[in-house]
Amino acid sequence: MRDLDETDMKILSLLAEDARRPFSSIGEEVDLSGPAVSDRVKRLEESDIINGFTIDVNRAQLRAGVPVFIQAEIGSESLEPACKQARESDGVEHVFTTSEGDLWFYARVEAHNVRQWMNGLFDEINIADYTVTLIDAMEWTPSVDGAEFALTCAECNNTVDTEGETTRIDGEVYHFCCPSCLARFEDRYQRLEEGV
Amino acid sequence: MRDLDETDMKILSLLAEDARRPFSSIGEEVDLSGPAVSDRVKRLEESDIINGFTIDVNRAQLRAGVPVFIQAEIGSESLEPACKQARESDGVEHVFTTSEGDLWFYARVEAHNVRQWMNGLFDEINIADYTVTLIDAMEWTPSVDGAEFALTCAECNNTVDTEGETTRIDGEVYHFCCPSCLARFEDRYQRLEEGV
DNA sequence: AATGAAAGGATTAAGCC
DNA sequence: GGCTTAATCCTTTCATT
Repeated sequence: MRDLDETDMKILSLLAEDARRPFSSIGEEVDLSGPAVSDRVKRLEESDIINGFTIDVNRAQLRAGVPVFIQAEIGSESLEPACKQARESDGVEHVFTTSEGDLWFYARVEAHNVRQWMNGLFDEINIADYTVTLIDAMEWTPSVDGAEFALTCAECNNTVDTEGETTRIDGEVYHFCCPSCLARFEDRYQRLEEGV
Repeated sequence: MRDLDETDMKILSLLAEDARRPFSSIGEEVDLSGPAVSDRVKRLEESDIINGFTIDVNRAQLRAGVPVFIQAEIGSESLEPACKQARESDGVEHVFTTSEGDLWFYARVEAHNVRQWMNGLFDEINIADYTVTLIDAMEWTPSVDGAEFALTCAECNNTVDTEGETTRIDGEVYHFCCPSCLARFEDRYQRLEEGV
């Protein structure tokens, strides 16, 4: 795959500002034709760089329960399923996994009893302990600073440039800076699979 | 202003799933014509319920520094400016204010020294203490559960229905369940202004 | 990646309840 | 006020170079 160039960054920024902006109008800003922008956007979607087009909803004006931030300690074998469950649950908006293997998330709870809600949420998952913090305000900044964007190698974290490689493994897209990193990653991945 | 009805909720959900979906196609799902959907979306934008159309970018694949979650204790008089500063800073993506007056945020730090980065970020603001947690993965679910949506009164937090009022004060849109709440809010607001 | 033709969507205006 | 339909204009898509 091609590296993300300046033009791609600019397109990402413009779409982040207004996702419904016509491709032809974006094209005028980046000196490209409408179809050319369309092609690039399609590529960005296929590379899983654009996850999707969405709206920024002012949730503060909408009743959606009590906003809470939950920090849960979870056994490492349950982290993955717990994460999935949180993600798919209504009201959960942001899910973080810390490097220590804890699961943190922001949610809006309609139940009157958070403990009850948590029990229902993580039905068959064992949670050692968790803390609940009430949130007063929450803001999300979709703004995209073009300069901060570049692809990173899934193996070594270096910047991926024109020489890079892209592969899809189990439906997920990964980028690599060089064939060695790709090979190493595939190796690790396979061993992981076999281990399971 | 009209209450947000079931149809508006459905439109919000559909746009959250795909903000570029044609209005006419949305119209088919909610049994409305294209122009009618367009009108409703325009109203949702004018009421500041839709902040904007944007993209969900897979930041994990883009180099944007080390993902961290920072929990900072801040004196109550500095909370507002600190919040603003965080929000406007590059790399800061989610900002939470806890009910205890702490400032929490998720950011991607490019600097090699987080402490240095923090000092630069909050230049003239006094921060009592903060903790930094490394984040492995972060996911955001823009999905909107229609059922959980309703306007809330800015004064009493009750649901705003058809009888509600909407006003713009200093460029911000506020919704109220009744004229009394509007009056009370305006009163409080004015006293606040005069106090400053 | 540009072009041009064809298909499809957005917006406007007129009219209805 | 909010809806629909029809006309117009604009945008996207696709085939071609």
